Amino acid sequence: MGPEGSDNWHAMLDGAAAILREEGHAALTSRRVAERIGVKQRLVYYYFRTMDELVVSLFRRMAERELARLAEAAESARPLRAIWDISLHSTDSRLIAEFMALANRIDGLQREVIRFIEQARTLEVAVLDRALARKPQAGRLGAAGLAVTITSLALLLSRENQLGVDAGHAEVLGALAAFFDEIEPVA
Amino acid sequence: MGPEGSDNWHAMLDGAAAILREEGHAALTSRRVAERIGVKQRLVYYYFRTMDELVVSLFRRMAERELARLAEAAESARPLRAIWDISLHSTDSRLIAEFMALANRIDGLQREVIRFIEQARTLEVAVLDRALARKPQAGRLGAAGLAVTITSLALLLSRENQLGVDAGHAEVLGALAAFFDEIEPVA
DNA sequence: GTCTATACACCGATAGAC
DNA sequence: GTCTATCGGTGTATAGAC
Repeated sequence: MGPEGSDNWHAMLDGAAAILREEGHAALTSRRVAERIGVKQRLVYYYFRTMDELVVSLFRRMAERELARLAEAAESARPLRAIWDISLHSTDSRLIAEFMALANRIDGLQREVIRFIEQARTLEVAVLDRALARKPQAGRLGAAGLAVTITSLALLLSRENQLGVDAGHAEVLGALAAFFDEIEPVA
Repeated sequence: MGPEGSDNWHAMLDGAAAILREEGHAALTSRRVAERIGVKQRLVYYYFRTMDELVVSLFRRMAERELARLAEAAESARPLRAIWDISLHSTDSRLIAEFMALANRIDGLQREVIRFIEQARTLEVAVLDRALARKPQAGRLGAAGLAVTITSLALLLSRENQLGVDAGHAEVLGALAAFFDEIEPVA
């Protein structure tokens, strides 16, 4: 329908993201999106066939941006630290929670989520492989296992951090800093 | 209002849990809950003041059951493995996703979630402390950090497993098995 | 405790004018 | 491309009878 990538298209996704973050997806309606960006409700259906489609488009746009950020981080001087920082800080964990819940019932979204996880994982494994080749570790985990572990820690730490829980966090952050110092020396 | 713990009260929470699991919280309405257990909509508001309150009650009941299971596991012959099994299998990750999203906008639920995380964490740290006292580890992490890491892995593995993603999972499971063998020998 | 009936608001989606 | 207007449906929550 409406031109993907146009100003209104982006504005609608921006509005939708803000609503999702601030009020949750029960409030993500065509009327609210329209009101938020100053157009009439009908126009939302000119740019998106259904509200589900809008949600999928929003996730896809976010995923593309996140993957671009990760790819850039992978080329930086200290890729592991850069990827860790992105994983820990870039995406609001409120939004992640909303998308995970929505993925349970929107098929197209579930496919996009799977795609994103796999692409991010592949990228992280590649970075870890290169790092391990330079500085072999005595640990039990290889690149794939480390990628899973680091991702899972980033998700849990940011979610709990937002909730106000921090038991054990300092210890984990300390261990990760030590690990990064070993495998990716600053000097 | 209605008697907490009565048959209808439990039946309503059972129905709500099933709806949440199968269709997501957009479908969690008083009408559907009533229909599912064969009563009229009005009755739901006899047992719960609002739908938000029903959701909070549902989470609290689940959390209490889960904590009881964890406490029992902590007293078993191999508490670490028992807790790991529970963390990985007991709660449907669809439900977790729904509750996390709902916690973003229901204050009472957010408080219950925080309470649950802290209690579970405390219990796990106690178990890990005892295990580490018997079999000190050379690793970087103490009991608190290990509890965070193990919890985060259980959450991510079960969620991705449900999505159909398994990159790196086998490696993590292998490393955990080795860790359990060391710190909590079978023989 | 359980019901019928209902007030009132909001939703997704579409018809069709300009 | 953007609008007015509207249909049909569903939601929360309450009034009040039995």
